[in-house]
Amino acid sequence: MIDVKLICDKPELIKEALLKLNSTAPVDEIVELNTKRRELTYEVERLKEKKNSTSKEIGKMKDKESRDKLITEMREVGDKIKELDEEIKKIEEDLHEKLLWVPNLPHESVPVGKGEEENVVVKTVGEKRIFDFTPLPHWELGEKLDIIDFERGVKLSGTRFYVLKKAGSKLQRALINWMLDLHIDHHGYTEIYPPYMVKGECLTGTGNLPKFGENLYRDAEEDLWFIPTAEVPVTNLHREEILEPGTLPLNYVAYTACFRREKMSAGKDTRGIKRGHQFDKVELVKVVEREKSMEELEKLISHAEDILKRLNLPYRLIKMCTGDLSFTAMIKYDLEVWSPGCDEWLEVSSCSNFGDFQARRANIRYRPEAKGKPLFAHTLNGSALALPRTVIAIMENYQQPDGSILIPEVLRSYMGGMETIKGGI
RNA sequence: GGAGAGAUGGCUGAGUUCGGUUGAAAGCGCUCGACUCGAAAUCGAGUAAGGGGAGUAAAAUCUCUUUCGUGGGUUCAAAUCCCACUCUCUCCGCCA
Repeated sequence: MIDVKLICDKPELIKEALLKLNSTAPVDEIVELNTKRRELTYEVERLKEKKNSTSKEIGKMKDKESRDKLITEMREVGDKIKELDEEIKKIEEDLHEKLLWVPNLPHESVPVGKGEEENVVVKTVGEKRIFDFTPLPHWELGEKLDIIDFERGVKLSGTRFYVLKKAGSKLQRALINWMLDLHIDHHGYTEIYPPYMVKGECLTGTGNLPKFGENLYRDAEEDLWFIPTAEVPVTNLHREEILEPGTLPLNYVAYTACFRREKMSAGKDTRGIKRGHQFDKVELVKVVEREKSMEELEKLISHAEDILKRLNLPYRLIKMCTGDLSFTAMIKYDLEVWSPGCDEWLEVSSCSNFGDFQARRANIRYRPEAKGKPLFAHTLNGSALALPRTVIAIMENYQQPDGSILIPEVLRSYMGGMETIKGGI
């Protein structure tokens, strides 16, 4: 959510920015509603002031006649207040609803562009491996080695589900533990194990609702939703809180399963384990002071990159242009790992600075100094990394001519010393 | 799931019988001052928060409003009365 005051102060500037985002948010209506809101608030507060002070006087009065007269008078004032309060409430709800649909404004450094094609490749790190045989896609490797079972996944749960087994599941488990340990021990993050189901207000807080409800799974009877990413519960840890001086920055790392309907990507990436309805992810979340968020973003990206570097996988860093920016992000970078079997770059991480967009929705504030006025914090997050795609990258990049897969050195101790994944293990 | 108890400021905890002088006793904590070479102890003063508006370069400051779990109701007036809900605790049942 962006600041109403900002919208009302500089509506033209906002409109211009929204144009770059291909957004049609109703700026004029918002300005109008807010003006009305302020007028009515002023009016009703004058009336309340009168009623409050008069009521106190009534309590002290002895003369019945003038007392009754005032009571009658205040009864009318009370009715008027009720009427105005209702009107204000309606306006506020309307205004709030409209604001929830306004996307975040892009940071000044974000390149202007219409869509994906205009994203900027910031850098490419590592060399693509030269194969002296044709590298296989992970779905073929996985079936040959009997470490991914697609058929039975579909039998259990339908399309976009699969079963990992043997060294396949062990590899994923090793990655999770290794990544968590790395972030905790070397990057200074605090581990969180959050609920996988949250209330709707959490999703509104992070910006997944109301706009992206169709991409989420939910309980049929209660207001409980499956998380599409750990970002949701972890960012919401501090919803409705005012953080005391000295608490920030907060650096969290969380491993969770993630659940997505993939309605917006229907028909896309149906092969392999690239895009499932359920997948695992290790996620980094930061809550920081507002002046610090851009430098924290750099750190965040470097922490995600560190995983790829240590796994020795070729990757590239992409800066998203305005047309490809997500609804909530002020600035966003993707990390893409090279996958020789699929023959494409796979997005394994998305690192965003949300500015105070989420903090406003979730009401996450901090006190810059003792007794100071609370300010909205800045929130950031990035995957580090998404598991299935990292598994894909390892399988495809480390495959051998005989179809076996070499295990990256950093993971071996997490796999009981295993060095190669061969059939039958 | 059944029965009962509870939810008040940074914390502990009164107030709810009989609605007004209670934005809230008392204590703890914290801040400032006195005493002291300094500290402790003691004494004195101050100390809830959110939002809006005025003001300022920014503060200071002034002012209105809301808040005693949440939402509604009664009333001129609600921490206090009524209704619904949420959460916490205890006991029973069930369970990984």
